[in-house]
Amino acid sequence: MDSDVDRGSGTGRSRIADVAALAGVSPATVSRSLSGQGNVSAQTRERVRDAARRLSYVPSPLASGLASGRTRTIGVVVPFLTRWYFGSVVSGVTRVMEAAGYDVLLYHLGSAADRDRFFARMPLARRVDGVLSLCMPLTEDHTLALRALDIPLVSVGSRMAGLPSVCIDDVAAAHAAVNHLINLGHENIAFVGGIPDDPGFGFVSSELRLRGYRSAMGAAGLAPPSALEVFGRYGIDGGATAMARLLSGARLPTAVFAEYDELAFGALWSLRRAGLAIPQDVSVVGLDDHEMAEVLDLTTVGQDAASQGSLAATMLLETLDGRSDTPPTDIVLPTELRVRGTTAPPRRGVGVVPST
Amino acid sequence: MDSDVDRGSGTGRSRIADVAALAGVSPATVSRSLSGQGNVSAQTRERVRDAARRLSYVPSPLASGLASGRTRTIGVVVPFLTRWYFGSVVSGVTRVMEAAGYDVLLYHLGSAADRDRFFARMPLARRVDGVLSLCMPLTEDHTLALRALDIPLVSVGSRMAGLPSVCIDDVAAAHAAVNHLINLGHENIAFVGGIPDDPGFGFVSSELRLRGYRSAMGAAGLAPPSALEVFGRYGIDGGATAMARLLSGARLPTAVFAEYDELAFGALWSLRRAGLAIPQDVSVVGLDDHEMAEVLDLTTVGQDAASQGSLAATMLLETLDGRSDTPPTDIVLPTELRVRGTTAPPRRGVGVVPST
DNA sequence: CTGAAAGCGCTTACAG
DNA sequence: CTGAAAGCGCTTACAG
Repeated sequence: MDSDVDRGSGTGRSRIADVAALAGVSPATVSRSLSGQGNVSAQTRERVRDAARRLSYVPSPLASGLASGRTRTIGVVVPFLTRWYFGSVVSGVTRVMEAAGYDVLLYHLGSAADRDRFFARMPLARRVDGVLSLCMPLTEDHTLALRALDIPLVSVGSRMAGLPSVCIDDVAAAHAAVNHLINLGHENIAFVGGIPDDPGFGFVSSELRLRGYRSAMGAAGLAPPSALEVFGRYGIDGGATAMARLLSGARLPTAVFAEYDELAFGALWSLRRAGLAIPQDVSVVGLDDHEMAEVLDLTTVGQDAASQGSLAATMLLETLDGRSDTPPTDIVLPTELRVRGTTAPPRRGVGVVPST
Repeated sequence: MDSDVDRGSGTGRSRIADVAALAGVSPATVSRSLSGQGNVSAQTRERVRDAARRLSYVPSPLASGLASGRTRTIGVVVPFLTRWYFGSVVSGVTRVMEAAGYDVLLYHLGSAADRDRFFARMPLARRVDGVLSLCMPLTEDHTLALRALDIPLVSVGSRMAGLPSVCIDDVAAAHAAVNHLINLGHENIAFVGGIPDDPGFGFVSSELRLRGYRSAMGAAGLAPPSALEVFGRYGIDGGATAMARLLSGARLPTAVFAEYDELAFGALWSLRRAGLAIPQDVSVVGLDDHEMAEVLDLTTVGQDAASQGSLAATMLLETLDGRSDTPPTDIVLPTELRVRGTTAPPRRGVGVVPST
């Protein structure tokens, strides 16, 4: 903290008039000196800054936002906070925003009910300069409402019509995962996906990854019976549940592609509980390269979530600062297959019979 | 979204005067009708609400905050976002705050530099009605600066002098973990802890858990050589690194207590890479009951992080709404040992010799 | 129950 | 380069 002034008198309790008085100038000059906007003689500025420091003056963000029309705050809307992807993205976002002196308002809408309440109240209106929407499953009405805010919007993790975005190519990532299995010689490949608790709260990326799975299978001439597409709730337990369903089926697949790593973790768990050997009995591949993937030796297709967050934040800032000469773009970040220990060629001969 | 009015004209673009005009009342009456404060005839109120709905009027949070002195916003300060504990706490916090109609400002200060910049700028001043500090490693000056804000403060995850808090008893939790190992017959028990990248950015809970380890060992007459206390960075990789150090030591412990689960995950990884069997060669116990703990079959001492968040949020709200008849308290949530597959009695006879 | 007025604490044309 | 003044959009005593 600062040296020896204003101890105990309270940070942020003095107003611009106090600083003006102490520095012997007008409030207008204080404002200009502190913001760096407008011409102020170097000498005056120093005097003002000194006074401000003495009084631990911090301009009221509310007042300056109201007067200037810029809040220097952005809103981030997320469906989850405890999933790896979202935590990492938000982490990347805050890092960039804090460095730029922006505050971030976090809206955590984990269900359709939360989301609808949010849109009814619209706490974003006149409160933020821009919005980052992380994979939020939005209806057309929601999107319209967001647009009606008339402030810059960036979508991360999924594309939204007419909006700049930063994401990965989900279809291609799924292809990479499934092709890896196909190249190893697998034919009987299952898909483990996440489904929402609420109808209408499903992620676009889930759809795309499912589509990628199907098309990779199709391209290899392996039309999967739909019994091989199983779903569980988002999160680790959902992967376990979905895998359990597969284990209770007539014929166990030799390989599994989980839409994202946390589902794969759950799947691994179910497989181990069932006494199956990985990858000998069943291969498993995920998507994310979650920090636990290496610990569990999971083969996966990696994406860089934190970079998605910081890139999206940077795009938003550029638009806000008006230094965006480039038109809104869609940035597609690369993904990369990381082969680890949970995938191997299928066993020759007879298929495995589930032990449960 | 709402029915059929104001499509396209933009949410939040109308001001209180517009609503007043449409309803044929004064702005003051609009304010009273919408806020529910002050006496307004039921009839008038309905008319105003109708007008507001038609115009999709949402009061400017900045203006009303400035005028009323209440921002209906709280600040949450966290050192990490991608660690299980913090994600879970923040999740609990947002759930409560959103239900109460409060917004949450997220400050993610992952390093001493971030933290110092934050305190220099003090973006919290006049911007929030209250603050939740999650385990932030704060110096006395920081604490004073926070106090100088003169708004309600709640600490979660660690106690701060004179502040209400909600946490667990870290010493007791560590005792439970270590005593479990001792009761199994272990004597040669190591401690795996996390250390900060920056000096002065270490967590209080880490200290307490280390203290708990030492006192449990001491109480059992097992004074551990300090070579058995090893540290790595926060996170999974840090646990792996710390465990590797143990593996390169002269004598391998028969059991390991990791200060929290993510470190334990890393430790498990190192052990497996070294070809050691768990729990036969080495037992491992963590602290948290992280959602991955079950997947990895990790014995651990569980805590409920989300509840810590929602409880702290509730405490803060009660203070803010002035309905706190109870003086500031320290809530201590229970922890519970969950015995799973990574702990067992030590092997009889000769100690294991590391294979690396 | 309702309105006119002052005020919250800034910023920014507008003059000079 | 600097200041006086208006205004941002609300809320809340104060009257009536």
